[in-house]
Amino acid sequence: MASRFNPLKADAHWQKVWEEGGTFRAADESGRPKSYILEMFPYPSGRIHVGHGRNYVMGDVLARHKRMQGFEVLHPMGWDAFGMPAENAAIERKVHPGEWTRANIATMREQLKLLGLALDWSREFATCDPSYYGHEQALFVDLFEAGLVYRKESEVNWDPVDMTVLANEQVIDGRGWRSGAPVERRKLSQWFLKITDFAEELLEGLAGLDQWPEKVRLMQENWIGKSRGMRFRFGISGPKPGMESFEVFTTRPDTIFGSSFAALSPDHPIALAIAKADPEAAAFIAECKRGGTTAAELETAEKLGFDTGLKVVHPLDPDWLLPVYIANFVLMDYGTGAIFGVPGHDQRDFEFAGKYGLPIRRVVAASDEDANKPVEGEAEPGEGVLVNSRFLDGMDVEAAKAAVIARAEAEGWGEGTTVWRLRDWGVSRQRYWGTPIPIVHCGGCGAVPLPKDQLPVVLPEDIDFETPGNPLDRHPTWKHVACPRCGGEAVRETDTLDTFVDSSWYFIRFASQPADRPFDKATAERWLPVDQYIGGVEHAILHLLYARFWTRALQHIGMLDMAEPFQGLFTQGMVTHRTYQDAGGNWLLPEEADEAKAAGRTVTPGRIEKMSKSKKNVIPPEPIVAQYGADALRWFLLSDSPPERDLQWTDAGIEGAWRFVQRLWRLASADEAGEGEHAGEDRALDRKLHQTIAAMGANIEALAFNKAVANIYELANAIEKAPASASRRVAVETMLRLVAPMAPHVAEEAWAATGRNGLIADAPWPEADPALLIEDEVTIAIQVNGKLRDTETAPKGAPKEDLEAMALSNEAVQRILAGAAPKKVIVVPDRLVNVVA
RNA sequence: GCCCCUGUGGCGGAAUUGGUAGACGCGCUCGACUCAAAAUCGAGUUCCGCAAGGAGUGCCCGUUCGAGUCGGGCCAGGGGCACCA
Repeated sequence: MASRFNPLKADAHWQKVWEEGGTFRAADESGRPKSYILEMFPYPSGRIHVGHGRNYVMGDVLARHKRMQGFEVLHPMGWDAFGMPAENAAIERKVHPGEWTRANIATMREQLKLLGLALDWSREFATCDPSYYGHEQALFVDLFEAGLVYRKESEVNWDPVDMTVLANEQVIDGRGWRSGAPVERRKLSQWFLKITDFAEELLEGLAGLDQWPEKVRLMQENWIGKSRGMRFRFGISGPKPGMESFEVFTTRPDTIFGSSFAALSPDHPIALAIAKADPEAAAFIAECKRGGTTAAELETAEKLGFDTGLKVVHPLDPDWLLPVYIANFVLMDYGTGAIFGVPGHDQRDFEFAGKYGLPIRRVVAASDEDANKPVEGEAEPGEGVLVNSRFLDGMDVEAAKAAVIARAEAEGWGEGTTVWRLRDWGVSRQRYWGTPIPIVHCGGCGAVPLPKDQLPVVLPEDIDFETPGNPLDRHPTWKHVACPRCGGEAVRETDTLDTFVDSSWYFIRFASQPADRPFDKATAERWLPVDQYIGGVEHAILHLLYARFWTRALQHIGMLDMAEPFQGLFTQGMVTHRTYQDAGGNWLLPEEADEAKAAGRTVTPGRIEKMSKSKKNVIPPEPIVAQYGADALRWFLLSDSPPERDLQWTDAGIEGAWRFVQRLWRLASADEAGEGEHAGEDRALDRKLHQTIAAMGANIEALAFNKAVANIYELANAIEKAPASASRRVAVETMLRLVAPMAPHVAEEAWAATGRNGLIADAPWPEADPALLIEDEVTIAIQVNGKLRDTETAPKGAPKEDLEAMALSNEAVQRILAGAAPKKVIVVPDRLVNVVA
């Protein structure tokens, strides 16, 4: 056995052995229990760095561990390959988005392979393959036919120079990022998926996701945003603007007697009707639309209103008329687009009332005595008892809400209702590099979904990015087709699907990929749900919610018999690295920083930040693997930081990992060399070994890889200190199996070099012997008044009286007691004795 | 503004139901080996103190025989949502 482990040779060798042996191929049919381990598939942006690696290595440890435990493991990899960066590259570098994407995939695949991941590469696909997106189109058609897809007008950010729709992040200070032209809001007819049909289910389903981080469930809950309240009609008194009444929504029906105005959104149909006849109103509405929508602007934005002159009748008092305003803070797409204003108990209404001199009435107070105290300074949105509210007086807020709803329902002017913050999912993108929406627009038949035998609708290759606008729309022939229904002249939908659609079902396609349909139900159900899903917390809301919705939608149409796709979810931390900047604020590579320093120029060590190309602080895997080997890289990515927190990349860290890989090798070598006798028991080492087996298993299951690493270090320390024995030999062999999921190359190499048969990847995971988990001696803490004074050893399970006697005869205890009798003695068996003086 | 999370040595971080705070790693110090270095091995490493001892888990208060852990009130850092009625 060589004296040093040579990763350069070993990594490539074992990777080849695994690949050629199909070691990590997942068999659909096997008698073993299944385990589906998945990391969020990458977007092929160019090259991976070690930050991506951390994510995949974590999943890899789980996959290898499960495999050794006898599970049939599905651990696939693919590419989330549609998206804007490819189009940007096409425009900037004049390469086809597909070409750019496929080149990136090839690079990144090779980079990933350097890590020695236990992946089933036979299931690899990219979402830009027609053999993937064609099935997605079929699913879209199915959802369309089930009534879960519809079209409506929706506003987009429009760049008038580039003639293109911009995503929110492409709008910088109200201007298009590329053209610099002021962005306009334009209404386009777009496709939506009815995620709101599932709002209640998606919310309730969260409760069952007990293997998800609490934080993510909370974020989704807030995003879905369920509010209970009441909807009711305001009748318009006097001249009508074409309508007799309008509806408002409130979560505080209890404050109905505190109302002093009603307000409409600038987009409300009545507001628009008024604007037609009234230029002043029209000007006000235009003014509202001009304002920015950034957080900072909204925070400082003044509450503005326009008095329409209309009056509405208070539903509980026909003689009570309220003025109707158009107000800039009322949103059209939440509730009903109209509100009733209660200045005393809502901050926005309070500000509005102050500005327009409207009455501020108190209807909730801390107690009856405060009924006539004015509401001052700010609104009081909290709890209390109802005052100045006729039949509600004296009730608490909840009772009053119920009473008002009951009355409204009895009298027929309103009803209790629930509204959601969640909006339907707009999936139309006016872009080339995405899944074409499989719809044809026919003058006679309207929007017609394509029959499945006309799928896939394949993206044309001969496209032109020189002219502004959507290349699909401008393609000379692509969009012209015969209507599938009437055969007449028709045009294709030229919008493509949001890339979140692509990632909403890829995990199903990994599990089952027949050529003629999206997936086979039975095969997919054999693998699903994903047992452990790993990815960044930035996907906590959108991707995970959309995938949950998509799965439920497939269940709804009978294609899949399950509601939740991801049983366990883990959100891992990022890998961070120091940044450097020169005097001009330009980011420098670490080596550039060294050069600049040597040349006497100013270099500012910047913050430690997430690895990103623009900050020039990425660490690619190649040089690390070349210098230290895949296992050292894997080991470092797993040690030190808890996996959910950020990990700082340091040279010292990777070197430490490298040293440990070598140490493992030395331990295995020493064992093989047969230094001394391989005979005799070492009970202490046996116990340490079995405690480590138990702890490691629990820690890997809990994804506490940093603790599992610590377990291994402790065991290695114990083995090094132990004299040769049969126990020691077993401990070394077992340790190799325990590290195999984390450092598989050195484990295989040592396994083979010490004459063991087969692959360690196929070896069974060790089992802890319960009898060896128990110590026969324990250390008892001797405390006086809760303060540690001494420790003593005692046999495990020693009776309380013995421990008490031992403590009382302890020198330190006697010195402190100084002859006085203790007030009390508390004995915790096998742990401590606390003498209360 | 609302909701949530985190705070432990020089650093990353460990600590079952409240029960010996600082496991393990990094770094550092001293020593062995070496002509020397690297590698490796050994000892030490929360702070103050020669020691005995004392203090100590962001701060203050409380519950308890006993609090990093539980309760109340602050402070700091981070995250999510945000004119959502």
